[in-house]
Order: sequence, then C-alpha cells, then structure tokens
Amino acid sequence: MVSQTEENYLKALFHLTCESEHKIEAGTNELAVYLEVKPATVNDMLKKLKEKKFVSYEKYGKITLTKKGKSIAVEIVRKHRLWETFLYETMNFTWDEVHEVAEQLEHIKSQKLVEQLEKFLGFPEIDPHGDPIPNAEGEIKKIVRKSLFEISIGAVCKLVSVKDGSVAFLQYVGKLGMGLNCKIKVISRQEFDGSMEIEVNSQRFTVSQKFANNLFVV
Amino acid sequence: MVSQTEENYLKALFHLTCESEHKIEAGTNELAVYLEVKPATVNDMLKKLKEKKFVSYEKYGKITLTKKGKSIAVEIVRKHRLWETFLYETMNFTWDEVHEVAEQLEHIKSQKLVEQLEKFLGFPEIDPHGDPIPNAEGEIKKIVRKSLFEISIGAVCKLVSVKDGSVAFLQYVGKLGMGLNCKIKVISRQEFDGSMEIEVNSQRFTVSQKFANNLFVV
DNA sequence: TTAAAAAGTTAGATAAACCTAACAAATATA
DNA sequence: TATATTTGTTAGGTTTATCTAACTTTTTAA
Ligand SMILES: [Mn+2]
Ligand SMILES: [Mn+2]
Ligand SMILES: [Mn+2]
Ligand SMILES: [Mn+2]
Repeated sequence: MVSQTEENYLKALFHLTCESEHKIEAGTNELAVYLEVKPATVNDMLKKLKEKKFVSYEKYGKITLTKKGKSIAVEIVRKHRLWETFLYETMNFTWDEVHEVAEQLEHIKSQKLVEQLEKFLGFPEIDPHGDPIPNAEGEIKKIVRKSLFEISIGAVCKLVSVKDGSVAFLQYVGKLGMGLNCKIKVISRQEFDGSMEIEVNSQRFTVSQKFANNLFVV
Repeated sequence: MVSQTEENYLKALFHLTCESEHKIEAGTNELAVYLEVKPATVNDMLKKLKEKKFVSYEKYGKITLTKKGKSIAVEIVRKHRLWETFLYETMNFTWDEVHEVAEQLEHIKSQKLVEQLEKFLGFPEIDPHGDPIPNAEGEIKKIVRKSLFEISIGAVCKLVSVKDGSVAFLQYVGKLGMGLNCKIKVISRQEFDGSMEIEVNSQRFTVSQKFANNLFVV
C-alpha cells in the first residue's frame, strides 16, 4: 500500500526531476520547500521510500525515482490531470479552481474509475493548463514549446501551456483575456528589466519578464 | 476542520440513529462493531466529538448527534449518494461496485463540486440502491416502503430499495435478474423458516427470510 | 586551503487514530 | 437480591507524519 503522503512525495519528485529539463535529481531541502514541510520530515520519509524501493538515494546524496517510484508518480499525475479536465470540461470549474480539488481527487483508488473517466472525456491529451496527460501505459507526449520571453519582436505565437499554476497567476492571465490557444504578438521588449509589450485580441499590455517566463508558446 | 475519520464516525451515528426507525441513540460497542474498530477507540473519539459539540453524551450514557453533528453527517451522506449515482449513471459502474469508491469520494471537500455534480446528474432523488439523496438544505424525502417479507401471498409489488448494501447481496439480487423497479409476485411462504417463493420476470425462485427482509418494496 | 555557508541528518517530541489488557458500571438473570 | 454477563472506560502502547534544535557533512568562496 502506498499512503496519500507517499504519493505526494513521489509526485513532487517527478515534477522536480523527470518532468523538468536540465535536472535529473533532487535534494532534501529542495523537496522540503516544494512540499512545504521541514527537511527533517523529508529525511524520515526518504528512508521509508528507499526501503520500499521507490527512490534511490544514499546518505548525503541526491534523490532519484526508481522505475517503480516513477510509475506510481506518473499514475498520480495522470489522475490529477484527468480530474482537472473533468472539473473544467464537465463541472464548469475555471482553470484557476481545478488544481486544489484535483489535489484531493488524484488519491482516489479505483482503476476502473480512471479508465471510465478518461473514456468519458474522450481521451484528452492535455489538461486545462496545457500539460500533457499520461496515457494508461504511463507514456507522456512531449510538447515542444518555448517561453513567451524567448519569442522575438514582431513574431506572433500561440499560448499552449502555463508553467506556474497558482491561482493568482492564472486569474491574472485570464483577466488579460488570455487563455490556451490564444494568439500573442510581441510588440517590444525593454532591455532594462526584460518587460515586454504584447498584443492579445487587439489589446496591448505590458507584462514583466517573470510573467512572460511562465507562459509557454509555439 | 473535520477530519475524514470524524466524518466517518458522524455518518455511522447518522445511519445508526437518525436514519433507522425505532432507534434514536447508539452505544459505544454498537458503533465499534459498525466501524470495525475497538470500543476503546470509539471512546477516545467520542470525547473529541463531544468536545467539538458534534455529539451529546455522558460517561456510560447513550450517544446522539447534535444539530451540528447531524448536519455534517447529512452532507456526507448526500455526497456519498450523489457520487454513487455518478458512478452508476455516468461511469458505467454496477450497483455493487459503487459503494467502495463512494466511500472515498464522499470526503472530497468542494462545495462547488457537489453542487455541479448534482446539477449534472439532474438533481436525482435516489441513489442506485434506492436510498434518498438529501438536498442542499439537508432535507431528505421520506420513502414509504415495506420489506418484501411483509407482503402477502399473491400480491405483486415493486422493488424500490435494498437494505443491505454488501457486494455479495447486491450481486445475488442482480443474478436473479432483479433490480430497482422490478416487479415481484409473492407465490408462497414456508411457515418453517420463513423462506418465500417469488416470481420475477416469469421466473420463480425460492429465497430466504433474511434475503426478503433486505429488499424494500411498495 | 581553510573558514563560512548551505545542505543534510539525528535525536527527541507531539498529535491523530488506532490497539490490548485491565478495570468499572450497568443490566440481566438465577 | 446477589451474581453473572454485557457494556463502557482507563491506562499505557504503537504507527504515521509532522515538528524543533542540535549536529555533521559537503560545497562555496575568501
Ligand atoms: Mn494541477
Ligand atoms: Mn494542470
Ligand atoms: Mn453506499
Ligand atoms: Mn447507496
């Protein structure tokens, strides 16, 4: 049996390693920050996860998921994103509301429910934030994408996903009239602080570098 | 905050008292049997529930839900039955499969989700077992019904709900070709052990008194 | 190359939900 | 009514997931 807490640790490790480019391992403190617990707590849990062969790590070393650990993590991510899609498509939730409830729903144990849910939703490939939904075999479609900040002046691109999933950020994006698949034209960029002027739906906004870094486009 | 465990205790008390006729209070051992824990465990929890004003009880006395405790319990029962309906109607679950998963789903905390789910399902009034679904105000439609055992010979009645919700019982009922709203004709009854001969879909079966007591009809 | 900073670990504590074993009160029955 | 049975309580213990405070190892940088 895998506890809810263990599932959350494995999912966090997946996000911090497998899912991020340029990084294949994580540290104790890093995980602690991510999960909002103290390093000592992570350390205890790591011993248990190692015992269960879900992670490989040695004292003072770095942490990576084993094949077994990764497959559990992917299943949780799959459930999380399917539930987010369900909440968004079927239950009239907005894209900033889905995450919190999906955090609970992802721990529901029922193989059949996940399969039926996926079927009911028509085998969606991305969730409401543009993130890929792993299939029943745990395979994840790789999405080629750049951050909005990397787009050159004058170019027009399409929003395909968001990096930050916080309620504040998502509501901000929505308030600017932006959503997945919306067209964004880059008007200008400030050398000084990296802020950019963009045009969306014939409206112009100035956004920070931090903001632009959190939007993925093609 | 009400923990998942506390919710289960309140729901159990609701089933054992408010929802059952002829009984308005419960005892420690009774609750322990129902929840499959030891009496000592119930005793500890009772102190906490009393502290939180969810139950009223004195040492060596009987337990009843307070208004506050009952309203939490009804909300859990509401969620349980809405989820069972969802699993049955939308996710292609059979009536013997829904309960186990609904036991998990009933603890999901999201007012909006419950309301949207109810709306999506078309404000159902009964769950897949024929039990009434409380509305958003916590009101429960009283269903007038008798057990099949009380029906007189020769009479025809309609199955409206099942008492026992165990997988074995529900599968047995289903295997006999019976389901909610099916017509049952009482052919004969044995004085000796109370077993009955019944006719369903032009087929005759002999069923035990225990079996007949677990079917509610009108 | 060594001292300071950062990262990671350990020991010991707490709270929730459970247990066993022993005990006490209430109820049933001889 | 006295005793046996049932019902309920208490004390003390376990496990899981968390914490703080002190300590150790590794890394960075003067
Ligand atoms: Mn999410
Ligand atoms: Mn998402
Ligand atoms: Mn049920
Ligand atoms: Mn039911």
